[in-house]
Amino acid sequence: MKRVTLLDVAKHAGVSRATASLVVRDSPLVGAATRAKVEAAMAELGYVYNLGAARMRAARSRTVGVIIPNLTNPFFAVLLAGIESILETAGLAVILANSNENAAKQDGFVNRMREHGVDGLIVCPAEGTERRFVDDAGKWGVPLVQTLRMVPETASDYAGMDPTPGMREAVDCLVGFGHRRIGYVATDTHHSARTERLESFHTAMNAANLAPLFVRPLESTHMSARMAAPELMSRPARPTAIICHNDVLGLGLHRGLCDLGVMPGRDVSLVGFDNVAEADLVMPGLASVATEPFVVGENAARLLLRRMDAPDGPIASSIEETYFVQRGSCGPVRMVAGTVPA
Amino acid sequence: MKRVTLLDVAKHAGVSRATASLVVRDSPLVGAATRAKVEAAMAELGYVYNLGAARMRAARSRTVGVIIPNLTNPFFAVLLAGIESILETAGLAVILANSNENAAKQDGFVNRMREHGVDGLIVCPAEGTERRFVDDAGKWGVPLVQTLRMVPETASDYAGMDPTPGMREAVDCLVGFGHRRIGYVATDTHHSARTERLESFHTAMNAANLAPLFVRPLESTHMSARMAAPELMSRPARPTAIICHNDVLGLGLHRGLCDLGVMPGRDVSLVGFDNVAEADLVMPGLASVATEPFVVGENAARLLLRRMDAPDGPIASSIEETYFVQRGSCGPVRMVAGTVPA
DNA sequence: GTAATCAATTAGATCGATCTAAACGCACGG
DNA sequence: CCGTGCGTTTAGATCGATCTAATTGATTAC
Repeated sequence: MKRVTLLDVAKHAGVSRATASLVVRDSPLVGAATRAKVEAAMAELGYVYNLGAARMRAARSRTVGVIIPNLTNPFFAVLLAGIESILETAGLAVILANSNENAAKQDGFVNRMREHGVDGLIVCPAEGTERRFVDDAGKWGVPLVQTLRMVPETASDYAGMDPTPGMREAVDCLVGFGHRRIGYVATDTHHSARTERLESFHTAMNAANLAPLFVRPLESTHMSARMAAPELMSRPARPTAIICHNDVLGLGLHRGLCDLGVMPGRDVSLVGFDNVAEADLVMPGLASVATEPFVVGENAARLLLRRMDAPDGPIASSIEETYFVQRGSCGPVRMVAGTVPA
Repeated sequence: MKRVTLLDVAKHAGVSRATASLVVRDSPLVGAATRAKVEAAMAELGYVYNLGAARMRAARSRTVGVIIPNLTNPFFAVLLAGIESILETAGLAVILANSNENAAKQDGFVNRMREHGVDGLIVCPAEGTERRFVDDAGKWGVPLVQTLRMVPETASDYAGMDPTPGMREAVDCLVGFGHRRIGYVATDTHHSARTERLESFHTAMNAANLAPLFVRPLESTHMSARMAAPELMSRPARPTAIICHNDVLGLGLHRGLCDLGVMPGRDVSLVGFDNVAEADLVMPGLASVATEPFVVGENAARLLLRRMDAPDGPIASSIEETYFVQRGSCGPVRMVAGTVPA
């Protein structure tokens, strides 16, 4: 009951080990007749290719490491699905790790992946990832693609998105509805995606000759946003519209406002970010800036494939556009002075 | 600029290759002084363990294959997160594959994983997976754990959930509210989870001396459920309550009812399944049977670890309890005869 | 003082593939 | 008839770890 090896196959087919090896790699060197013989033998013996042994001589493992900061966030799950779909068709296996926004853990994963001899790495860097992280990958010669977030002052391939157009459309829509007092809810984790979206907010507001009413960081959970609703609505300068860094916050706040009897779209306008499926399910629908994480994942995988092909090619990046999806949560401003019902 | 090998480390530390090998595996055989010397050498040279080479002699790869039917469904994403969290702490890498409910693709993945020499396999079988799939794994000697779904007439370790108690509580709650005409919305994919939940529904209804009003299969998307609302509410025998196979359907239907002006909890009672985070965000909240996919994932991983430890141990399974979470979408029956507004 | 016990270390074979470089069979031209 | 070239095939070394079985040196037993 031993494992079937290439040598067994070769013997059974009456050829040498080397020839059998050429067959499994479908080299053009082998003759059609021999190829058929060997393939028959493989089928008959139930041969299974041993990638571990192969990887030892050849320097490829047909394996790619993927590190995600938070799997339970559907946004990242979809990103992962996009990555997986492309790598799968390229015949590469995905080794997955969940950093949980922990940079130290992330370092550990990279080491583990180096031990596994991955051919490349796709990383959405955890909060607080240092420059060294990216530099090291370069030093080690592991192709690296960053996605959705980019460690500051680093140079690597990058697949991300540009929040600017979507944010611009969102602000324009609000301004068109007469809103002037517009607040922003950010995450409390600091990474390039946070900065990017916040900056695009400032830019869009500037363009409309408005100053942000406030920027409020919150833990990125439904609950924290829901709980923050009373505080946001009882500020001395009450916002007439709020834009949120993502739909987790947007949906949480949506519910928090409803709890207060403040109706999104009528009493206050609300915009989320990412356009998750659930944004269309709440009543009224949550307007949101669409970001297509699946496509971004696909782009990241494609960038990696290109890099693996040409390790010394020029650094590339792919930036997906965003666009605003208007729904019931945005409406004309209504001048209702006063406070929130207790 | 060559790779640093164990031999390099050994030379640098003034010991033999074998001793260095013992150090990396922290064998109790090496003396403290030598261990320190070798570890210093490893750090100095930047040594990276080569798992591929190790796996060739030893018969372990520190790698586990995980096959999920649909990554974009947050329910499975959370399951995956649970699996990953346990395997990660056990020092095992996860090789991920997304079968997309395609049994043929799933076969391909298993082959690829065998080539990678995985130490074990956790699979949530795609719709239409055959008995052979499980039998083969046994024949090949690959430890296999099925999770959430179980291929009929197969024997393997299994981590799942028991819908019965949650379903019983849900039906009891509805009956307590006076409901008699209770319908069920199922998925249109056929697998054990579908059957299990549907059967638990029948059982609970039986226990309450009721017959199901209908069982309606729907594609498991928000949109299909949303679109089906008019049809469900315009049946000759109009349901006063509906239970859904999962929250994707539950939330979609919730919105579909709202679209019709039919208020969940007042005009018709609605129960979902899985208790996803969003169930608490819609208004009124979607009552749901909680199923804790993260825990099920953890259980699956633990079962696999146990199996890898004792390949010939008795077959085990772990069944997580479910429980009903009541929210605004369930309320007392109101005898409003008549049809639905167009 | 020699044998037995024990912990620590090591040489050399080995896992299953790929690589290099050589060899083979055969056709063709000189 | 021999050398050349081409398309196939192959022997043997090699990748980097682990395994087995043997060796070393120190300690203890008698």
